[in-house]
Amino acid sequence: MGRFRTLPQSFYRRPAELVARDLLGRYLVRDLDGSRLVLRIVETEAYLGAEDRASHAWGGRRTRRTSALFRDGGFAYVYLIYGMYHCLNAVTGDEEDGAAVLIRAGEALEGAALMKTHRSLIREPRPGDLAGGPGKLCQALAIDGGLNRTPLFEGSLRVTTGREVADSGVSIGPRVGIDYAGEAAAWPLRFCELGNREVSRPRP
DNA sequence: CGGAAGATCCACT
DNA sequence: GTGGATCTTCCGA
Repeated sequence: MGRFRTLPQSFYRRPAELVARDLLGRYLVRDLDGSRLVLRIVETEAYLGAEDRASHAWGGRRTRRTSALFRDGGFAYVYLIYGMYHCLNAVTGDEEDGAAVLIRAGEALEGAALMKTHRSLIREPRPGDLAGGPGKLCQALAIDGGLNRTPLFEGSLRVTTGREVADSGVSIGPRVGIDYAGEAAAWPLRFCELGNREVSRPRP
């Protein structure tokens, strides 16, 4: 893994849709006590901020939960959903933008056995079981609210260069689970690696 | 202040 | 395909 370099904060200080596209194929590295977990990112979604009805920052909403969204790019926004699961975002752009990229799915490159333990899987995982969804991905990497507001360009959770995806291998479509968002529900802000078995449902 | 819905997942039918 | 788990936030009374 020595040839992979941690992406600098400047990587994130761009529009969310560019960062979302550019995160495909990058490696999400999680250092725990004595072990390292690595997921290759295969699915992301961009959330644009105040003008995006699907975003937690819609209309400039700012609560205790969403305050991390309004930092400058490069930090993690981790929130609890349905009272049960966590979702990992990379904040993008500049301070006050409220924009971010949701990391929705990855394929395990290192530490799959430990990820399986974190996921409490009984059976041998089928494609998509280990980290094929935002909640599963956080469980697999032991990500919870303790990592909210932490940097992704240094520290125990970070993103590195990886095996990137050519434009011909990218599928772009509407985001998942935001039917309530009016016109924004149709915006093409979900990015997947075409044909990858770890991409979550609905598969493009 | 109560109810509902949510960037989800799992077990069960 | 359906419903339950369980917490934050929003909205109407």
